[in-house]
Amino acid sequence: MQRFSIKAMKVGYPCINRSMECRGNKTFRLDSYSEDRLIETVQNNLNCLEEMLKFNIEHDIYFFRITSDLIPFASHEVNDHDWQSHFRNEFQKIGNFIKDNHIRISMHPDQFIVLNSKKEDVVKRSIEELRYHADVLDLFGLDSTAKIQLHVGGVYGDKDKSKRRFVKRFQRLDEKIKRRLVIENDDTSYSLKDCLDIHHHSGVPVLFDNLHHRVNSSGEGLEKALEKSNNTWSEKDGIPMVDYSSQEANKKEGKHAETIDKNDFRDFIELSRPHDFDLMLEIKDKEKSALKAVDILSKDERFH
DNA sequence: TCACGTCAAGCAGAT
DNA sequence: ATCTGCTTGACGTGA
Repeated sequence: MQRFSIKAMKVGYPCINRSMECRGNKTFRLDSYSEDRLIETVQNNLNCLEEMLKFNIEHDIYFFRITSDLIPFASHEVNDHDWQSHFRNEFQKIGNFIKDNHIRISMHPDQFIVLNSKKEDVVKRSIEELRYHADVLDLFGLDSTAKIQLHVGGVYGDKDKSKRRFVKRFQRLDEKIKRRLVIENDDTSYSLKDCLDIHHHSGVPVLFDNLHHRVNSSGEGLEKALEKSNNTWSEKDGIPMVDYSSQEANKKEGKHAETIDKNDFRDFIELSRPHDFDLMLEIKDKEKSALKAVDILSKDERFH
């Protein structure tokens, strides 16, 4: 499973391509919900997703995070449209493109999804939203190496108890969600060590985020952190995923860079060897930095 | 065409 | 108490 060439590393960016005209994350207000509006918007989002994936292949970008806005109001009660059947062919076509080109896919449900919440209705809605994410990846026909990355959630003044609540809720999830879920260390509450504890009790893989680790560290150096997080991924989970960003200069700790810092990136790659992973760049200018990263990896002597 | 108030959803930390 | 950030501002009304 280990790949020995840096050239095999897949690099990606999240959700939006700012160089392109189309927007694959279009949505609308709940007040203006209609079935026609939904169908029109989903069609637009799928078309644009396909265009972005084609752009990526042309530029050697083989990792992509699909927006949670792909299907607006997907898990909301207002949406009773059978979009799964309606767009079956489009999903299949894009899914085949993803598989034919060996593109790695992730999704990242947003902040409202809190599996360890103390409120039953928040948990219920969170699970519905996770089901939607799993549905999308299933409709594309992707295997369990396509992941849904989630933060652990709230602390509520008692982290140990809240960790145990996460484990319990995770264990009760449907297999179709469980096989795709991974947890990411965050910048305020759950450090890498916290995530590794949760892995120990649940088996959920840990996705390492370097910038969050800098801001909310549990003490491991980069190499140790990568070794530990990588070990939580099994064969069926595929190559581990890692989120990378550098700190924006003169801004609050943890603020994502506007554009890639080439030296920081080179250092990160050099220090990260020999650990193998696919790398998501959480950098504001998205595809522009991804292009620079691909360029650095293909040209820099140190990485060959 | 543009300004600007508001948007399904949670939580923590800053102000 | 209220605002801001989070992976990403952008929808939509009124002038």
